[in-house]
Amino acid sequence: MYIPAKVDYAIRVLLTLAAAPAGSAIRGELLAKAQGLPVKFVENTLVELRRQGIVTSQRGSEGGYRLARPADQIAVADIFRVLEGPLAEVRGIRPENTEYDGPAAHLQQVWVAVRAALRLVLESVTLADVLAGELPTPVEELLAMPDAWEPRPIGHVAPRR
Amino acid sequence: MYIPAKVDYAIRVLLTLAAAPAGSAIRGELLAKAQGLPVKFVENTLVELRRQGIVTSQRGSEGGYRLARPADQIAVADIFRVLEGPLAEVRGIRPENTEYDGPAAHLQQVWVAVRAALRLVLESVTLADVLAGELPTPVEELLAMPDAWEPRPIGHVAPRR
DNA sequence: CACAATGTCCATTAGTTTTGTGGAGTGAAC
DNA sequence: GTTCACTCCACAAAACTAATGGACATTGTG
Repeated sequence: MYIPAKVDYAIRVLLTLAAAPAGSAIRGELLAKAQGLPVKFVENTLVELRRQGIVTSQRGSEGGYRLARPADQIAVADIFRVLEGPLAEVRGIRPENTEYDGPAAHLQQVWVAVRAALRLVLESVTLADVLAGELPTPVEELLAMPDAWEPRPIGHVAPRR
Repeated sequence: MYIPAKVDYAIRVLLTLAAAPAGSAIRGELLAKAQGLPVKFVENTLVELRRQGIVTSQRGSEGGYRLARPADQIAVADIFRVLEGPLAEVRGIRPENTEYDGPAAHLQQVWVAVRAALRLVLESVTLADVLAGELPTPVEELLAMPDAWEPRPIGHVAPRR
């Protein structure tokens, strides 16, 4: 479950936009530098975000990027989907399209549950939530789980009752 | 959030082992063919699973593989961790080690929540659960969520109140 | 003890993805 | 018409994915 640089960078840039005075355009170079990111890489991603309707752009002096919608109307999942495609894929196949035989027959349920778990977090958290540092209650409950902030040891194999 | 072939294949092979009569060794070739998987690829993965203590092996005639522990003592998360490393990583960094400044300061919470959500599913579901098709209650609740089995449209951007 | 069956290990490979960089072109504003 | 900033296209090194192939080691049997 690897979250690529492209998505991480995009979210940080969009948060920077969300924190800017409403209606002001910000240059790509400034957005990248504000978060210490590679300028050209971020600019390429911004073009993608524009084509996907997440931001709008304006050329020339006074140009730059703006959020296409208010920050509380853009979920983290939206950014994942426009840049990476489906939230969960198994060998490039969406969970509901996987097929298994014999002892693995019910494996599909696990993948669908994984996707549902990702949706629970990523669809409910908006840019405005992250900016404010106040996540929706179900997500806060996940953060309150025992050891949520602790890594499992390398090669950890959970003990069971 | 891509689940690679290696993990998918490994789980299917381990489920095949879990379904076999207790104590019987099964050849790698047979395990692969039972699920229609590339034989050599699966055999390589089995060596990895052996080194990581998930299965045991026996050479020679009458040789093959066995689960190292009962199927209800092996969680899906265990297989992820030994083959893929940490459940969630951001640009190769574990969620608790990410650092963000300014408007992105609270982004770390989102990644920790994503990991917690994955743990909720993957650490609680064992091979025995999948074999029986009976998942733990919290996971079943995820599956009962509205549209859990429905894909979001391509480029879907969730509408919000 | 030879031999066949089976796991172990190492090397290689084609294709794709990731994470970038560089530069010419295009549109808008003053 | 010049400047500024976005846009588009090309390129590329490195890593990863999903395999394949073959030599070697070990075990059990005749």
